[in-house]
Amino acid sequence: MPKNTTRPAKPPAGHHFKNLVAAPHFVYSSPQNSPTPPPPGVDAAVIANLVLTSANSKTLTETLLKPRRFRWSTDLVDKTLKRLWNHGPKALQFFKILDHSSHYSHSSSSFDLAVDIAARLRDYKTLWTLVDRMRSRRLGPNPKTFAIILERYVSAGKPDRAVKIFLSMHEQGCPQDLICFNTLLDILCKSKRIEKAHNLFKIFRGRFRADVVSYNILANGWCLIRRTSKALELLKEMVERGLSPTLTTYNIMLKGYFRSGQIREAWEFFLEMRKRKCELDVITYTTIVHGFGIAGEVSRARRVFNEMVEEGILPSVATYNALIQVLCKKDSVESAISVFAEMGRKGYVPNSVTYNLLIRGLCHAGEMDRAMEFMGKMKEDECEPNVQTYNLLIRYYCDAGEIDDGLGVFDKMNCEHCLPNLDTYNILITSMFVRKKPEDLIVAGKLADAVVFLGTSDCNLHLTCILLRSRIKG
DNA sequence: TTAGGGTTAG
Repeated sequence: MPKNTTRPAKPPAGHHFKNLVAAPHFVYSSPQNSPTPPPPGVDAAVIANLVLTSANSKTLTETLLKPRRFRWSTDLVDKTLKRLWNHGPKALQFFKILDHSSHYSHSSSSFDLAVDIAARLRDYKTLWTLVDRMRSRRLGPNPKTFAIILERYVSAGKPDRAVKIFLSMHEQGCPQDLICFNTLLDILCKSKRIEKAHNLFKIFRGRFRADVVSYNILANGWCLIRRTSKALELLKEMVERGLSPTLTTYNIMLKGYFRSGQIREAWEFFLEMRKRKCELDVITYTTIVHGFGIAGEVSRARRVFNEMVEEGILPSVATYNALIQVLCKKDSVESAISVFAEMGRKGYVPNSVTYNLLIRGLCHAGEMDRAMEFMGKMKEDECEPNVQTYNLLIRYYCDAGEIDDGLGVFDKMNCEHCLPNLDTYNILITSMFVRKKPEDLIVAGKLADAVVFLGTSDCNLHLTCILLRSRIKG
């Protein structure tokens, strides 16, 4: 069996994951006999559903372009595209249908989303066709479009191609500047290609007038691969060139020390920051609380958490999340829940990260019923369970052999209009293979069909599906 | 959407 190695699908560049999952639960009934058009706020979920369930392109075109049926706007199109994120081919089909409509013209943000989707599918022909279309309509491509393209090429394992595209940007009507250069460095660093980024930096730092942001990006890159000494070396060079470190620079180093397990160095660095009267901020403290906690020093983490308030710096939801994660991992889920309660008393609104941390903590403690209860509570705080919430519950149920409960969560997910991703299918299909009940294979087969429908590029999962189908046929 | 903090388990 292929290992369960898929990661949650990357959200559209620059958009927070939570935007992808909001799922109002109203079902839109087709107004066949109704003379009035649907309300202007007709939900993207409804349209996404129509796109997903349409039999073919012709009927979908007719439905979408029916006069006065939908009031198309950039917002509605963008929301629909984000909803169809894990259904790339369908999303592009939707985009193309509207693109050919004479009553509606896409805006550049929708083009950027379509470019992102095509790039994620590694459908480079469509990608560049879209870019051409953008250009002919004078909507771009802009620096953001290129940032998306570069990021996708790098994550597809084509960093050299990305560099070439960057160097040819000006020929495509989008001149490079320092910001674009820094963006490329950051993309390379975030994909752990620090050497490549550093070499590029050395070649072009004069031409683009590299600044403290460029240095911070590279220092963070070295820290990401736990090479704090390389980061320090770079920062020394920065100072020699007359650039002053910023608070971001210090926070990067601090995180770097914790990441590489240099707890003592981290603490000394922090003391030094204080001694030099650096204006510490909430990020500094969140880094320390999380760093100490993950290193197992929970009481120190708590002490710093209390100290920050005395220093006049209020914790953020992220600080609470750091503490909650630490307590779940290194103390007990009960103490995490009491911090969660304290958070509420102080007027903080927990977000989906908070909930997912607690739900995971409860699952880990074997308290599946309470975990499900917590998921129910999310709506009270206006944060819908997202694909990660569902996936983690499904994973814990399946790992415990409770596949039927896992499938129950999967059904719930569908009812709430939260689209499953590759991870979801991977977890379910894999666990059904483990149980090997004949009736499971039927369900797994249906799931496999759904994966094929997704048009995924995940080879492992594809292989699983092919295997499944052949076993069911045999 | 130019840089720094908070979600897996193995």
